[in-house]
Amino acid sequence: MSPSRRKPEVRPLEILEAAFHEFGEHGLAGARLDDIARRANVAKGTIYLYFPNKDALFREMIHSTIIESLASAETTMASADDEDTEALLRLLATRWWHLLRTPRMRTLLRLVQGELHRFPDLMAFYADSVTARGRRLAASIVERGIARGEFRDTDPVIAARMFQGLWLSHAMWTEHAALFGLPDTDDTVLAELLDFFLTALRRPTA
Amino acid sequence: MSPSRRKPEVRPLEILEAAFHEFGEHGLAGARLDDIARRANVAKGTIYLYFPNKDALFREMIHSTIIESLASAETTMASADDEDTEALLRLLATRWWHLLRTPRMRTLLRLVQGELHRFPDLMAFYADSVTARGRRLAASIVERGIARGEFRDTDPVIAARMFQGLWLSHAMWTEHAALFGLPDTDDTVLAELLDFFLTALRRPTA
DNA sequence: GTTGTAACTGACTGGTCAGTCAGTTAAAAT
DNA sequence: ATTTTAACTGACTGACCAGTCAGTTACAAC
Repeated sequence: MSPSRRKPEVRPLEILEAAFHEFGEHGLAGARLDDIARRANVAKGTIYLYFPNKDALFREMIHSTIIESLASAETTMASADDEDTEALLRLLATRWWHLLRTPRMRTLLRLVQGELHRFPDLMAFYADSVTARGRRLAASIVERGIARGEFRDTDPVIAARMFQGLWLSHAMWTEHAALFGLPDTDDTVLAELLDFFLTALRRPTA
Repeated sequence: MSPSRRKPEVRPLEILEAAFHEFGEHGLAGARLDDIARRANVAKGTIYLYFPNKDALFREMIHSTIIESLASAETTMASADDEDTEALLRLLATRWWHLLRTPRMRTLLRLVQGELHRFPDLMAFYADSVTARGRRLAASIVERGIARGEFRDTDPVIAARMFQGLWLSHAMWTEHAALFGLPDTDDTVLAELLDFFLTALRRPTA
């Protein structure tokens, strides 16, 4: 095929996008560069103009996907500074729920779990920029609720971790909802999560 | 090397054990049969006396690991039928916590997450025999607590799911405890989990 | 002992795939 | 128009590895 009229520097992005699909489907070792190339409408050699080898491509793909998901989280999470902290938490929780169940996020999570233990620096980057950041945000809201007397007096960071664990695990399960005994509609799951989490957080009925 | 004096039918087990290590470390596509053979002190050909191909070996390995973990769960969970349901739950939770953080369980969980989506029948088997079974057990305890008036009146199955999500996610995180901002000792994490979960479950202070 | 046989070996094969590079082409520079 | 540049191509290579099989060895049967 004749070289497609080159677009300036979108090439690497197209390749990364294709890499995301193939690595996401088959894992690092299972994915083939020929398939990535084909999906990106590019010859295999072109990949090597932008990435030194398969591992590096994988790394860059993960890295950029994390960056991207951070950006999308940032725009999604822009908080309406409501009066009611519970409402604020519900808002955050709902948006997080939808974000986590994005195909993109699902794939990222699977790769983080399944492949990232061989890339400790990437794991650290993920833990720091995604998990820790999210936890801080959640903790700050919990803290606000405590300060205003809406929530029970607990460690906000611990509560935030519980929140993440609950949301994360259930989001993973929704991919096989029937198998794992989840309700039919994902909104019901969210409602259950919120109900449970808020019960743990609210002050005992005085 | 001369053929090691053959033991009767432990061979497949040795091979499965070696397969567990290699697949656990490198994934299905990344693991090499030569390495599995070497680890099992066996020539590569021997593997093919017991398993038709790599995929089948992987399947069998997963299958037998699930079976094995069920057995170990069963012996571990044999419930002391305490008076106090909370104590019973604490006992179950503690044992579950230790079980989940076993290297063997960790690896199994990673493989389930990372590779099993291409083996739907195995995923179903896992979901059914491990997840669902555990959930039923937890739910039955919660139900007992509700019946005896110790716990708040909630759906026991939902509570059991929350329990699993909490324990599972935190167990995964403990593998990189520092990265994910967990306390230094895993026992502290367990205490936090129990504290949070039981707070959600106990009746509001009357 | 001798024979039978099933477990086991490991060199070999054929296919696959990461990575290379000499050549081609679109577009910018002059 | 012509030259220069750099993006791009895809056939090729060499390594690697799943799977094979002719031959070997430990043990059992007699």
